[in-house]
Amino acid sequence: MEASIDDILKKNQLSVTSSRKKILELFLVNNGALSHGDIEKKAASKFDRVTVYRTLQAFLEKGVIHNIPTADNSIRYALCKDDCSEGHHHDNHVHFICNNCSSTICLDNVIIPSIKLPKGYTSTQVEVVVSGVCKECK
Amino acid sequence: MEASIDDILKKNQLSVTSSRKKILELFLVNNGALSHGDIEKKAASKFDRVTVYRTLQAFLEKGVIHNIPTADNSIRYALCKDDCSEGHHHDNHVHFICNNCSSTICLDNVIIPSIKLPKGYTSTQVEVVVSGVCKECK
DNA sequence: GTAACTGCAAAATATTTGCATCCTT
DNA sequence: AAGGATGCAAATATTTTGCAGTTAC
Repeated sequence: MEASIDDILKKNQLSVTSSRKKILELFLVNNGALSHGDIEKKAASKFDRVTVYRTLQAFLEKGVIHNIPTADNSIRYALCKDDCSEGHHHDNHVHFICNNCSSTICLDNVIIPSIKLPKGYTSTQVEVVVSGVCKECK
Repeated sequence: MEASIDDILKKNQLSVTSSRKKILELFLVNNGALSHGDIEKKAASKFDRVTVYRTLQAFLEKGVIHNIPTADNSIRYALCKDDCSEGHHHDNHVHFICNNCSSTICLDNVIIPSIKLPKGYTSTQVEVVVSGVCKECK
């Protein structure tokens, strides 16, 4: 595990620092989406608030994480799959938000059906956010 | 038009005040989604910043507007259709964000196909955000 | 007249930037 | 050693809250 964290960072041309390792680890362990606030809570006073901002920013730019649209105002980030790289993301994501435990999960193997748009519209990306109850809370 | 604005407010048990009328009018005129910032700009110094917050809050609660998930961090609001009322919204919305003019449009007559979720997940709501090029910008 | 809405001031939060120092390569 | 990353301080921006005055019903 330790090794793979370093690998992910290196593969994305990010220098391996302890904050980046810790934050990346949080994403791997939680296997879901985290908001800025979640990270601050879970990493509890280990880093400066600013470092979290900058680290998330760097991860976003390098395509290590992507952000998830949510209906409430929270901004959440989740790990990208391997075939995401800088400026070249999955076009289709399904995200699931549990109304009970409010965890956000990426369902990468759910197929997004194509959406029939009105005449004149062209789609380049479809984001789907499903809310409901996850299998843990059922 | 004037009359219908008043009607919408009354129908939703909101007292008719000039700020509410103005802000509601902005939504009707723009026929799309607005962010808090958009409203401040368009209403240019007509109201207090705080009034905009509180008005949007009231509209949200009464179901006059709903908010739209966006991948970037902006929070956008759009008018609800008639059959949205307090605590009782459309379950399915398709929202379209134009990558060119960045306007956000509600496509209420586009059908959302059902999403096949993994075992154990139950869905209560599906939000779809399509980005691409709208018919104006084509 | 009463309850609700507004504006102003101020507090609480959240985000960004500059700079000196420290760590990675 | 050089460039990038971090932490601290401070500047901005955003959102919330309290309260007195005003407006809608």
